[in-house]
Amino acid sequence: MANMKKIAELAGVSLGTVSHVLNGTARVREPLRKRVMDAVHATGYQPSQLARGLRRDKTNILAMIIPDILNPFFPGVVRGAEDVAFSNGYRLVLCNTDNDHSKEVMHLNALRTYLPSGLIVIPSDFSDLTAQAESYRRAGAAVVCVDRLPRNWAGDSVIVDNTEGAFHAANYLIGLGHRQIAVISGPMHLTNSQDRLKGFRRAFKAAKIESPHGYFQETTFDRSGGYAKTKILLKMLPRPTAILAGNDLIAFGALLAIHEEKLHCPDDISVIGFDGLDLTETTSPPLSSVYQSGYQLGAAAAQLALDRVADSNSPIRHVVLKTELRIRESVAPPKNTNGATVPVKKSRVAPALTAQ
Amino acid sequence: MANMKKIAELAGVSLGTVSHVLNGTARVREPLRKRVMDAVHATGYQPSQLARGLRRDKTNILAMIIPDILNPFFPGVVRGAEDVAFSNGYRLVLCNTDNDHSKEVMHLNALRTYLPSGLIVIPSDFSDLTAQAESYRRAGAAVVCVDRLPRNWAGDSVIVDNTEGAFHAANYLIGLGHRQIAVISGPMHLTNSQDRLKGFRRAFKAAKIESPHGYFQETTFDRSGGYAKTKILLKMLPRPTAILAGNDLIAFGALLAIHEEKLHCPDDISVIGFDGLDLTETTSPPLSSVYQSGYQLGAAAAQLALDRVADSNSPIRHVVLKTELRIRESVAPPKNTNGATVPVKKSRVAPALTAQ
DNA sequence: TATCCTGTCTGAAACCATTTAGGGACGCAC
DNA sequence: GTGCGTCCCTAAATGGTTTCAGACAGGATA
Repeated sequence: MANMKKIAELAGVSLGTVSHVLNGTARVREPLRKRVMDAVHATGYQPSQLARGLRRDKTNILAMIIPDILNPFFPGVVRGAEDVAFSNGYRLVLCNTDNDHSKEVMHLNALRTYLPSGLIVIPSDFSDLTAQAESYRRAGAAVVCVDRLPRNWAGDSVIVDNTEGAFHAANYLIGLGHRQIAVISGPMHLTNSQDRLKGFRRAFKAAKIESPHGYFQETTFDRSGGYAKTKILLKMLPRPTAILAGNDLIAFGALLAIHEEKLHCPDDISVIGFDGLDLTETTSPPLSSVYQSGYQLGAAAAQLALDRVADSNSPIRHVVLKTELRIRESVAPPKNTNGATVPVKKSRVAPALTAQ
Repeated sequence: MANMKKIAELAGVSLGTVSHVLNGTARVREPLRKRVMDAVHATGYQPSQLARGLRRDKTNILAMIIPDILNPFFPGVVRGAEDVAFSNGYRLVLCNTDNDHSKEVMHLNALRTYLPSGLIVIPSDFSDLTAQAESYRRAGAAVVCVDRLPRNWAGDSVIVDNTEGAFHAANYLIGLGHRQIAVISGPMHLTNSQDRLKGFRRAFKAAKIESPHGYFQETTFDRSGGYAKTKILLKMLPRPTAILAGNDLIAFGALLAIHEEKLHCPDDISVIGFDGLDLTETTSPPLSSVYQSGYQLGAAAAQLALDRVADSNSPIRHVVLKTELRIRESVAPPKNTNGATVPVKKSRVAPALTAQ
């Protein structure tokens, strides 16, 4: 590989001038500039990112730490971040924590010596990111939190409006006539679960709905959790007429359990998920869900990180993206105890719209 | 951050000795070695990967280039590779090509100056990887191909036995009594599509089945392709009684089209996919598929890359993983023209087993 | 005409944190 | 005294960025 010295020789200029031309760090007259660029193109020279990073104390690397790329919500986030990173000349290093706090620490430590410019993190369970991030910030790296926030997070972040999205979903069910609405929440130590529950409860309160204690279930964000908790819910009396799931995977588990219990969704029970994964279109029945764009989440996070690299003193930003209630075939008005349908006054889409 | 110089001072040894202790590149007597290690632990020192890479002409980075992390088959591959990389002290840089050959070239060029030890590539359409990889190999990097091979590929690779897997799937349908079997293949310029088709045809030939020309359809590896081609197939006379899809996404499209045409799977038409994605369990009906482990594919690829880093002269390896036919509810014996079921002699699992 | 700027460039050097070749000190055996 | 290991140190090298003193041309100014 050609190095800068060779370019300097070829162009008949000094080493420093080549650097200045390449980085625009000083004025260089056109003829000289052109000679340098010609030499660069002729040799296909590319500056060593390693030497550059070593000297500048920072590389064009963004590190991304997520729970698990196998969770279908995260690929979108990664893709959004990668697109923004790449188009700005940055590369993305990907790490999976399996939601394990100690793995997160390991990754954080292992990445440090690569001197990434930024860190995009979807915190693990019980993440201690607030403390860890401090040492990165001291080293001049940007740290952005995505999707959920660790305790006491005071840095840049990108999330969706979970409360609002959850409120719309609950309100939609209420508008259809549902009064016996169960919630299968994700882990309550996660801020997104907390915010979603807040939205559900706000809607319940506005409609003066008081649910029996067992109507609230907490589980992990996966299908088996949704499956197990739904089995419990279906045994309760009165049986819920609708389930609000903490995310789509939980909802998939719910659909499975409902099917196994020889019940029918949406005739016997309605289900709404959260995330709006592509797969919601192919389930049986197609799942209604509060859509959030993982891609936008990741893209915004990468942009935030790059902005902070450019200006470390700008005020902290807290981006909140909108969600969108997508109604598919997994919801219907509840049947009353006689098996007849409760009359619905509002039109089908009205509840979501009026909830704005 | 502490650097080696500080460790050397703390331990009262020279710079070189610290390096030798850390890398085991020379004998160092125990008392000295201990003094060095004590200093390392006391300071939490971590060697700079940048300086190390600059000097050694190689970093502990594996670059992974895939078509698109949003395609649900690829996260497994990435995860497998990341796990193996991480546990060996390597980091994974992820790049998406969107199957665009020119994007692949861009990534290949951009990554070069990070001096990755290895490259794990799922080639894009019409990839020119064979030429590109050469310059990497000259620079001492390992290049491993996964899932599909570019033209004239002569390096390390990991794929599954597509032909065998496809053969089993086709044979299973034949065993159920199907004779009118359509194929919706992925792009025929991809080696995995070619190999799968080879397997289908081998089974047809063995059963002396000759399909009408229109029973073979080629499309892209996505749902919309499968949907469109299935619409065409369902209009043909005689209508196929079964569809072999090039992958699961195509099969999902097929299920959708079948549903839209008011036909029923598997009663009217059976469908088998390829890949065995998790989602095959949640479709309606659950999709039969030829399972292949993306995780194993990625893990094996990373291992191959690391092995080659360790020994660049070892013979080239070509790993071929097994597939597994997973039968779910999307297959049934064909109805004959009267609507009655064709009698099946073989037991339900026999065809797959005897095909071994 | 002499002087002073100003803008542009050179050349040299320091620096980043490591690896590694080469050499020297030392002890021991012959 | 010589030869030979063993152990450790010194110093060069990796490929850039950045600083600094100084050269040099050309225009403005006195």
